[in-house]
Amino acid sequence: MANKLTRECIVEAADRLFYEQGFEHTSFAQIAQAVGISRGNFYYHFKTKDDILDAVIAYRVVRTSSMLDNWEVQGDRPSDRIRSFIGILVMNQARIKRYGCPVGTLCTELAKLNHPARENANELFILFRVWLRRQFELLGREQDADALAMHLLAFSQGVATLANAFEDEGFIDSEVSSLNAWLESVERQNNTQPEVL
Amino acid sequence: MANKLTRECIVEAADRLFYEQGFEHTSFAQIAQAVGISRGNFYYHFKTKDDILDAVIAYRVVRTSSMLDNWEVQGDRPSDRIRSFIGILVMNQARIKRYGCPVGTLCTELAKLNHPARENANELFILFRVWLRRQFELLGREQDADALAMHLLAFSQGVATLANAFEDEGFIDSEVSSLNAWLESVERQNNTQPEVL
DNA sequence: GTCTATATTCGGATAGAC
DNA sequence: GTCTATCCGAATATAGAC
Repeated sequence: MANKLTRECIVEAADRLFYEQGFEHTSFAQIAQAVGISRGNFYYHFKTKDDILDAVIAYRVVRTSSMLDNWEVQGDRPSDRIRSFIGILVMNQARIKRYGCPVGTLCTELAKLNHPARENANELFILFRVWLRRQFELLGREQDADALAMHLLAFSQGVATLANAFEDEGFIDSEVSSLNAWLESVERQNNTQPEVL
Repeated sequence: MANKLTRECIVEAADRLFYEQGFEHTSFAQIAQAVGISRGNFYYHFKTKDDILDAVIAYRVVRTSSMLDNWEVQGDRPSDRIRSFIGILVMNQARIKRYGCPVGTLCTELAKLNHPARENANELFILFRVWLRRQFELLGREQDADALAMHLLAFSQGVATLANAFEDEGFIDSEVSSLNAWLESVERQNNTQPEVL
């Protein structure tokens, strides 16, 4: 029905604008204009701005989950799947350069605002954390799988933050090479002594 | 003179509030209340909100520069100085957990806002980058000093972002250990093959 | 230099016609 | 389900007295 379509359009437009401009900096007028509806119509679909944020986060959770599921199906070995994760830095490098990481920047903003939806947004981080942890477990690193997952997540975040600040795509490429080398060393050193960093 | 003192109080209060709440989310009323002056008085010292932002950034540049100078004087070996940098993650872990990295979160916000002061804020990152690069050069890594500096900077950023999102101080401790081990491996592998990650 | 109004703009939210 | 018109509060900024 048309109802569902409009609602979906609002969520998609808000998703994009929240990413590009930040949540607080994005106004209803901008979202309405992007969708091509009036501001008044807005409140038929969402009561408050926070409701739209909740919908956007839920939307991202669904999309992220399905992306992770796809990686799970497509990658035979856990190391291939982890490489899929690392690959999004390269695939999205132009957008990361301009707007940073969608997950990291949203969580950072909501933390500053002390916003009630903060915990919901963190769920996005947790999706990656749990997924990566399982891959490292399958790789034979049961003891430190969570630490490795957080390590990889942290480094990806930092690369996105600096690529955004310095507007440097080449930096992403070189750090991804470094990350892939690190992953190989984790595989190699499996069941021997833990690698450095 | 009292003039200078009031202005300085405004800058210090704004510095703190911008860090804790973000630039856009912080209002004049809050700053005025923190300083203990009226909103009207405000405009005697600063014409616009952007002027305060400029002043805050300039203030941070001065403080950061002097901090880096101190590390330079206090640390005999370049590795000791780099350890001073890594140490701020531990020293400020409570604040990082609550508010993230002051430099990273400001640059991220101004990038989203596409704010003219963005380049000024990036200067803070550049201060660290250039300083770290010199330390790695002194460590004998002339070839990849800048890459190592960016690598360390990126990882620190990521640790701060995740510590903030997950509100986990213990994570900072464990990643700092990892960072120090990495630094030792950089020293060890000096003039041999480059280390992994 | 600091204050108390006050002007102005903007964004979130509501009411009610169609 | 979508629109126009409007209210309301908040925040930047100004004017002018003290």
